[in-house]
Amino acid sequence: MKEREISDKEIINYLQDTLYVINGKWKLPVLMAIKRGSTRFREIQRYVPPITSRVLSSELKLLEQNKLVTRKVYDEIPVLVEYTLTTYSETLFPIIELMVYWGKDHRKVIAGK
Amino acid sequence: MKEREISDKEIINYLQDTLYVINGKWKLPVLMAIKRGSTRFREIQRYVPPITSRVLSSELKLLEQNKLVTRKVYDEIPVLVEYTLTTYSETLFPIIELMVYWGKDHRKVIAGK
DNA sequence: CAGCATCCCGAAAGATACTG
DNA sequence: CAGTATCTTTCGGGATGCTG
Repeated sequence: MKEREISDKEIINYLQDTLYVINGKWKLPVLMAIKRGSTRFREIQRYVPPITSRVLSSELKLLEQNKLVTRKVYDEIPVLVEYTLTTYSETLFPIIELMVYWGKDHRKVIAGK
Repeated sequence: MKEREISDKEIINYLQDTLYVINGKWKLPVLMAIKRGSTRFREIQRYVPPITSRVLSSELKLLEQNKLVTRKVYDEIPVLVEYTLTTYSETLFPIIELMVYWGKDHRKVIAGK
């Protein structure tokens, strides 16, 4: 069965929706940090320097709202909080990985001008 | 021959480099506009509403600096300017296309919460 | 440890008007 | 047509200190 064509307007809208979700310097690096094994707040903060706690906190909330990250609180003392990726977030990683490689190559392109 | 592993730090750096190039609401939509056939300044502006001429102008300059767009001036009256994609920009479109489709699906994910 | 509260700033982006 | 000039507003993000 054939998909309906996507119109110009829709393309722009979908693209901007995605850009809105990932916008800023931090959201994708934070996702990457979690993927690479940093589940605790301070771990993530160390992985993605020099993000401040205030900014990290707000980024994590937005990622949660977009169903990319799950926040789990363990009621211990001191309190233990774990951030994990949702399975849905896996749909984003092909894009992120392409971006990593693109950034790697782009550095050469701009340097060798 | 095996590629050297990319370290955590490098991943973050490359990723942030890419994010820096495409940052903001407009650069990728502008590239898409050109790809879809809008080569003139006003055409692009109409394709990507509601971008102001001031913003579009600065975005195009940044895209030029990153070798993604070429600006060509034809010395006619009135002056004719054409923006075209560089071949290098083709390396970015796999990412952009994934983002379009991701945005399309994401809308459903968030709506159906 | 995992944040929140405040204060603050520069850059991104919008509004409007104007030029070669 | 293809922008530039000015002015203003918004907002992402930094600095610092504090709390359960």
